[in-house]
Amino acid sequence: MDETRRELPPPPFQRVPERGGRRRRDPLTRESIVSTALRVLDREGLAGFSMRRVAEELDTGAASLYWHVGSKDGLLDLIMDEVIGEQQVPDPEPERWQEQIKDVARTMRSTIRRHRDIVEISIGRVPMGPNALRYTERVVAILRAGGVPDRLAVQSYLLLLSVVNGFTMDEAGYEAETEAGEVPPLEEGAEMVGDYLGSLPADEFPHTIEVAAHFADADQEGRFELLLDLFVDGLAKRAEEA
Amino acid sequence: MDETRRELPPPPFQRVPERGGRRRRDPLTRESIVSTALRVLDREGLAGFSMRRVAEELDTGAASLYWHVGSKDGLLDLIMDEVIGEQQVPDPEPERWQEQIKDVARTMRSTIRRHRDIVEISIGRVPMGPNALRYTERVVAILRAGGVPDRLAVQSYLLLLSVVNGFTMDEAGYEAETEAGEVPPLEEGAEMVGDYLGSLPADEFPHTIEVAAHFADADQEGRFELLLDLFVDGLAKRAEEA
DNA sequence: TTTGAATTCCGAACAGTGTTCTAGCACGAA
DNA sequence: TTCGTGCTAGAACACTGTTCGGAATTCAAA
Repeated sequence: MDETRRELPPPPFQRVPERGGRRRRDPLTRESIVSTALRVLDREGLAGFSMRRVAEELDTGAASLYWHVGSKDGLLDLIMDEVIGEQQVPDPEPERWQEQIKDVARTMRSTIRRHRDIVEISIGRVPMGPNALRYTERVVAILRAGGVPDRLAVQSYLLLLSVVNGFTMDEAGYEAETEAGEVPPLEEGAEMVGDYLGSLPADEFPHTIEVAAHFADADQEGRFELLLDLFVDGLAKRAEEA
Repeated sequence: MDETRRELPPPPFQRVPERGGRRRRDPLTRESIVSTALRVLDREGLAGFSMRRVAEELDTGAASLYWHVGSKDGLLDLIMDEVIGEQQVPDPEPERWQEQIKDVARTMRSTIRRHRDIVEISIGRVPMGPNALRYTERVVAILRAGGVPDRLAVQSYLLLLSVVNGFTMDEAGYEAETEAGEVPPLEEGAEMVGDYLGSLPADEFPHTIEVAAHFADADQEGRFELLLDLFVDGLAKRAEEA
C-alpha cells in the first residue's frame, strides 16, 4: 500500500520521462492514467474500479500502470488531487467573505456529487497534492481577508472540509440506495423511509412517529444551506469578538 | 451484494432458528457472528477484514456465515447497528438540552474512534436497524424537549450525524497516516505537515506559510468543541426565533 | 420406530482482485 | 556496436466474495 505517497519528493511531484523507452504510439503518462482512471471510476463506481479495468481502457496490462503510479492507493491519491484541482476558488473580496465561503462549500459539494464514490476515496487520505495546496492557500486567503484570526481561520477551514465532506457522504448514501441504472433518486427512497418510520410501534417510538413526515421530505438543499448558515454565522460572530 | 438488507422483513429483523439443524457444540448465531466480526474488524482493520478471517475465528468455513448474514455487506449492516447500540442517550432534561446534545455528539465521536474503520463502513449505509431507530427516537426526544420545532429537529438531527461523522472521518485519516503498530499519533504527523507547509515557495503560498504553525498543532479537541458550539448555538438561536 | 422434510453446516470451486517478478523492447550515449 | 536506462507487459501468487451441492442433524408426522 501507498508507496507512491512516500516516494514523492515533495514539490516536484511529477515523474518526468527522461530518455527513451519501449514506446507505444500513445505512451503512458501519469496524467493519462489519472484521467482515464477518473473516467472509469465515475462510470463504474468504486466497486467496479480495478487496476485491470483501467489498464484495459488504455490497451495495456495492469502491470504497466505500476511503474507510473506505484500502487492502487497511489493512483487514488492522484485522482483525489485531480478532483480538487477542478474546483475554482475566487479571489478574496473582503466585504463578501461570508458569501464567498458559502460558495466554496457549494462548489465542493457539487464537485463531490459529480464524481460518485469520490467521498469513499477521500476517507483515509490527507490531501497534500499540488492542487490541494493551492486550494488551501486560496480558501485561507478569503478567510483572512474577511478578518478571521489566523488560528480560527485554520480551524474553521479544516472544519469546513470535514463538515461538507460528511454532509455529502450521507447524501451519497441515500442516493446509492437505488441501484446504478435507475434515476429516481432521493425522493422515493426518502418517502419509503418516512412511511416505515411512521409505521413503527407507537409506544416505543412516539417522537419518531410524530416527526416521520419530516424525514420523508428529505430537503437536502435546505439542510445544506442550514449547515452553511450555522457555520458561517457562528464563525463571523467569533471573528468579530476577537 | 446486500441481499440481507432486502430480505429482512422490517421489524422482526432476526432470523429465528426454528426446527433442528446440523448443530455444532457452539452453534453459529447471527449474534455470535456479528460480535466476532466486530472484534476482527477492530483488530485487523477493514483491509484485513474478510469473511474467511471471521469464519476462521469461529472455527468454521466462510460459506457457513452466508446462511446467517446473507453477504458481507449484510454483515457490515449488522455491525453498524451493533456499534450504534453501544451508545447511550440520556433522558431529556429540557433546560439542559444544549449540553445534552453536545454530549450525544461527544459520545458518538468516542464510539467511532473506539472502532477503527467503522466510519468507512458507515459510508453508503442508511442505518435502519433496531438500535439505530431507538437512537433516533431518543435524540429527537431531547431536541423536541428543548423546544426545537419538529422540522428543524429532524434537519438538525440528520445534520448532526453527518457532521460528527465527517469530523471523525478526517480525524481517522490523520491517525491512519501512522502505521498499525505505532502509537505516536496525531501530534507527530501534524508537526510534519506544519513543517512541510512552512517550507513551501513563499511567492505562491504566502497565506499558507504564515498560518503553517496553526496547522502544526492540530488541536482536534478544540476543533471539535468549536464545531459543537457553532452547531448548538446556532440551533438554539433558530429554535428561539420560531 | 421409521420416515421425510426442514434446517444448518461446510468443502470445493469460480471469477475476480492487487501486486511482484521477470523478460524483453527501444532508444540515447559511449 | 555495445551498453545501460526507461518503459512495457505476460505470467504467476496469494487473496477476495460468493455460489453450489451435498452432508449432517434435528423435529414432526406416520
